[in-house]
Amino acid sequence: MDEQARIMQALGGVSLAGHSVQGGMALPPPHGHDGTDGDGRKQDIGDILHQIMTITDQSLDEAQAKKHGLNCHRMKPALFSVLCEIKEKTGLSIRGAQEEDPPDPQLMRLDNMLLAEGVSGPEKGGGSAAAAAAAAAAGGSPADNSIEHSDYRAKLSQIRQIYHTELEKYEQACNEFTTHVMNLLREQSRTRPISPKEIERMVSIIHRKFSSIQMQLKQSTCEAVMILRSRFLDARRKRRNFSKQATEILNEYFYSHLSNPYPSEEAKEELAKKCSITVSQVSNWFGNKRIRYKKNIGKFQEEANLYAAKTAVTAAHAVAAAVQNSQTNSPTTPNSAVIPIPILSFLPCFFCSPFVACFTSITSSVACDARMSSHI
DNA sequence: TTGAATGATTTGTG
DNA sequence: CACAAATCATTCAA
Repeated sequence: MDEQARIMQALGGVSLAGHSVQGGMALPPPHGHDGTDGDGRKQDIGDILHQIMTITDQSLDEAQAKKHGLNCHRMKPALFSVLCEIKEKTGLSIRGAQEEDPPDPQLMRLDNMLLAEGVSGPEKGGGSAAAAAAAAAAGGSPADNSIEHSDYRAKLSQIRQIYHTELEKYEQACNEFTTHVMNLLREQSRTRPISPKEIERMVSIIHRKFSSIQMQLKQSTCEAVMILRSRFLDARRKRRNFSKQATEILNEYFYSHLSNPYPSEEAKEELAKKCSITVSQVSNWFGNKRIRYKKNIGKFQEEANLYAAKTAVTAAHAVAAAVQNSQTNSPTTPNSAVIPIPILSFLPCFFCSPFVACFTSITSSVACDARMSSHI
């Protein structure tokens, strides 16, 4: 009886005095009691809420004093251990729910791409390998390549710089925030039960939040690189005239092999190397040149003579050098004249072949005849 | 702005 | 597959 009353009092805070208990059967409490209890609780909650709401109005000293008072309360250790126990029981379920998730495949993809593009990895001297390959395939003169290449590289390094600055900023902010939260939790752990594991959990939550921000950064960096690359590739698609030197080399070959202007695969490779263009560009050039030459030989007459003369001069120089050489070796040999090499001394079989019949313009026929006769 | 020049692409053929 | 021929697309000088 006494025990029950004590418990009831402790729970409800209401005295049982005046209640009659008969034959072990408790009579239902009068209606008025319920209402009185409810009002009391509401009053208590209201008080607590009021205290919470006005807590910010308190001065720091006042709050510190209250905290100190709480810490020094004689019941504090006992209450603290009870709270720890309760927390331990409820904490398990929370901990069970929190699992280490595997690395995000999307994040891995982004990381890989940034690494491949040379954004996240170590600084590469020549920019990304992709850029170098694209530049190599772009054709044109080496100077043009280097201009495009350096442009791409400059833009990429800009992106790289922004990426790293932002990443560092986020990391710093994350660390600062984590430290701040950890300190706060450690401080609070003196007045309320916070296990180190919970702090760890909180840290990992913060890290997850920040890594999601980092992912956004990585994503936008990837987008920027993609845009840059697409622009670069578009620029590559634009036609660029070959350099004067390259055209010179190709024309020299063409006119000195006018009888059979079909360079072998090896010759094409050689020319491509000399001109800093691709083999297929060499093929294109010869394809275009052959058809355009055949269509209008008259128009190319001047050019043909020019390159033939050039070839002749080169050959003459070679001969002169040889002669000079032989003279050095045998000074008694008389100084022979430079052997004259007739212009267009080759047989232009290619445009005299059957298919040239399709181009029976008088001009070309005359030109062909003239050439043939000059050869004869 | 225009037209020639020119590199690239497409289509057809042997 | 290499090539011819036609055509497209871009560059460049006047």
